[in-house]
Amino acid sequence: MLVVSCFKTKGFLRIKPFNIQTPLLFCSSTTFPAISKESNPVSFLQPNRTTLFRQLKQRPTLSQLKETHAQIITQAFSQDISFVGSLIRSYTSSNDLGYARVLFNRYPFTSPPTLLWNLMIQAYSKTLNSQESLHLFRRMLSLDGPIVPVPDSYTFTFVITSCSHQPSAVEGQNTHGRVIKSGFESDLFVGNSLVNMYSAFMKMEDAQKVFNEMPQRDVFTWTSLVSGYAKSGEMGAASELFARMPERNDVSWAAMIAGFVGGAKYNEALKYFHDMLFDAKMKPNEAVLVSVLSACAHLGALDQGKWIHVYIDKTGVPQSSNISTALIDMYAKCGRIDCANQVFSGISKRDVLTWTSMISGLSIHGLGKVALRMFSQMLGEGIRPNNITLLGVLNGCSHSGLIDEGCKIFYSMESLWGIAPTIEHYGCLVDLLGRAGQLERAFKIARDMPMNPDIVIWRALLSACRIHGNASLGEQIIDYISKMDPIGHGGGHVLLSNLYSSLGQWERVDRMRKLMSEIRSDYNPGCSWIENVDRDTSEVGGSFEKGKCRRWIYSQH
DNA sequence: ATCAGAATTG
Repeated sequence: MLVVSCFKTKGFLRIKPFNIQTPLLFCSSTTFPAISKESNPVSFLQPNRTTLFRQLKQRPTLSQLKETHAQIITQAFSQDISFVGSLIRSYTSSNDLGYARVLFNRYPFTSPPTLLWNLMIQAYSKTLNSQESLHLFRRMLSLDGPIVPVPDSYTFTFVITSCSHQPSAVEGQNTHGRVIKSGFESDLFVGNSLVNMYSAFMKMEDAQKVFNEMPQRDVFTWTSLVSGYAKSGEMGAASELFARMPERNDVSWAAMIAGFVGGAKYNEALKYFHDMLFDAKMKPNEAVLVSVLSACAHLGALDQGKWIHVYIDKTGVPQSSNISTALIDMYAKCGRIDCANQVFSGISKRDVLTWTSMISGLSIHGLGKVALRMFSQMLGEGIRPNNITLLGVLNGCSHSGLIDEGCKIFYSMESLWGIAPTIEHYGCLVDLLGRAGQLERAFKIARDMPMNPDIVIWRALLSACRIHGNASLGEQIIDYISKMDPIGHGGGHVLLSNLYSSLGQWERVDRMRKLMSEIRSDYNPGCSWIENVDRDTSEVGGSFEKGKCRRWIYSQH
């Protein structure tokens, strides 16, 4: 039996369920929202079964849904199984898992049918808490009694999606076994989620095997496989598949372009973007644009970046936070901090990402003081920094010699924002102190920090030694490195070699080069990209037609 | 009711 209190205030009907120990549909002290004639004109007076069902079917907003829920309780329909099901469905589609879960747990008389298990499992698979989705699935399997819910192809599709969000592939592999036992192997959706799951873990032999054995495939199947190869850096395999795909859409293109960017094949990324534009039916989506802007940023390809900016404005792509972030980053890395700032100023609602890209941009331009000012402005607007924001700020301090400020931020980041320094933050600190000439202190920090120093740290330290002409500390550091890990660290030896040569001690350079070849270091010769700006063809808003593209000079030194 | 994609530091 249900108890609810109804009372009228200022013309509104308020309904509040009481908390009693009988198996309530709803056991919560929440006050339901007021029901007004305006917000619910039809059902205000006498809602019956049919009108209540109609209200639930019409994709209500969360507050409308709660009103309807309150009415169901007052009409004593709350033990009605079909109402419970509809309510759960509505709450999951409104992404209110709390209410949905309460209803699900208190499902009256029997265990919920498969459909409701599926809805709950699917809802959790979309959240960060996808573990819960697997818990539910395990509970579903462990039930026994006369009527038990049986997993169907929907269940497996959602469970496998949750598996692809787990830290390891074991859950996914187990579920795959269960799929085979239950005979859902040949289902298109189950197959697609399996290909996607194996691709997410970059287990491409397995993904390919599932793909090969599927009786039918669609764009999702192909795109999932392509993006798996792209993520694994196997762009040869990816482009081969991409060429063979019977049908492509914007996500397929995005997978290819992002794959090239991830593998530092920026020119290839731009080439695919060009091909995509050539296909009149294809419209680059946000993911494509963000990836291509990143490619421009890495190449220093300002003109192409500008072209994409104009394209975004002209074609009315909604200027999202991601797009703004990518534009700011592109302009900053291409040396146009003024344009970056222009984009930043034009944003109506700034978030951590846009702030971070602006601050980092200022930092790499040596504008540490401005970066710091922006940082405090950001804090003033109540936006919490993340670890990358702090990296940007620390980087700005080290490039502008703001030692006290940098140290202060480093040593208070954990207490102020709950962000524990990672090895990258330590790298900034060592760099900061090293550049400032506090070499001993920097070395001590590298030695005593909670994690093993990596090559980036040693490089910062050794180049600081070089700048400040302190070869003996450099040697001391190298000794320390070789004691810790005698094999590897090729980069460190190269740096020591540079350190010596800058000091004119050539006999030692010789010794170091020998040592380097002995330890077979994975050192790659430095290289740089220089954009060959051809003014005739690079006007903003120009096209990417053949022959009009940039040429590149590749120089090695 | 169903499955695919992106960015921020050196």
